[in-house]
Amino acid sequence: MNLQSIDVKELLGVYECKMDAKGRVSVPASLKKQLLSLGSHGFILKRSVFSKCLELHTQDEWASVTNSLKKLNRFIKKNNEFIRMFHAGVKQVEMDSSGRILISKDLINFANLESNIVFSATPFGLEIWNLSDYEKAVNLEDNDFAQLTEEVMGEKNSDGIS
Amino acid sequence: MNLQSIDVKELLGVYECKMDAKGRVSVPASLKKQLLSLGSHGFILKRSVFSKCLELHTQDEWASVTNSLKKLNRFIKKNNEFIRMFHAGVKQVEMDSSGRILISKDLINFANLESNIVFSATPFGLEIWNLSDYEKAVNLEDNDFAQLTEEVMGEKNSDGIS
DNA sequence: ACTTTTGTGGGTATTTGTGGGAAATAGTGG
DNA sequence: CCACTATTTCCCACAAATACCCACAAAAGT
Repeated sequence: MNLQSIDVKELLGVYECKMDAKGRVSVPASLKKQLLSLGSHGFILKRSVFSKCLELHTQDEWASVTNSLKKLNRFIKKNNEFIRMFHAGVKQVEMDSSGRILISKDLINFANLESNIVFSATPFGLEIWNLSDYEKAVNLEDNDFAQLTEEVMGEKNSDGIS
Repeated sequence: MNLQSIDVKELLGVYECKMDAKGRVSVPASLKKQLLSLGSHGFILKRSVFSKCLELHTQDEWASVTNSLKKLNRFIKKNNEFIRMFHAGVKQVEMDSSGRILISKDLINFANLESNIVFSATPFGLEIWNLSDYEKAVNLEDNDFAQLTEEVMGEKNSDGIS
């Protein structure tokens, strides 16, 4: 499987990999190629808002988010709170010479990361999880996925999809 | 992670760091580089309007704020009061030779700063928080982010955007 | 089976963070 | 006005964290 030439619009795939004692995570080759084809060596790593996991964004992606946020009126309290929460734990990261990213202590702590971690690419972005937390989060016994699917994708909510 | 060459238009990143007994805070290296690339060694430190935290502004930034304030009609009482309150606790600060800024007692007191503090850079500016207050401020359990997002980014408030 | 790519670990030089002491300045009381 | 004390500023030194480098193991491709 040679992905060198594949050009992607969106990241795809779930990958297990390891974080070393220094907090370095080597991005799986397939993901790395996808990321690089998205054009950027520098990334934004941040806390996820709703889960104890991290999100990785390309700089372009982030720049476009920032652009719309800048239009908000900063003299409104709620806008301030929103912006602050949205930016919780934001860090700029780059891949090192061997294609690893360094995750800072506070983010490791936030997402409860240990040696075994998971990269999960979705249309919403790339998430980084502790392996066992990820397993729990997608475990059918703990979550009624069928019901969730109905609630999210079912008829009466079809207009709720953005 | 080498940020030496990164040129930023606005500050980005959230960093934990320490304040020593003298009230000195060493600006995290990544932020320091961003600040210097914005061209300025001297800054404006002030109380935040909406939260118990401080704001750090570059001189350019502050000049543009001052500019818009000057457009207010000074013969309206409320404008006078606003301007006075807005300037409460404004201080000029500079980085010392080892890249630290000194925070005055009254500002430490206002923002309830202790040993562990947080720099939070957003498109709205750079905030300085007591670590535990920051965590409360961005904690989902205390804040309904979904509702907040709707209020801030949702249709009906789109006219609140400047 | 051999070559190439990918993943992992660790050592070292450099940068960064932190603390504390001396010098300078400001504040206070006689 | 002067001596004395307290505070702030400046400077240096050490400790800790990080970036950079290289080397090898493991896996994948040929």
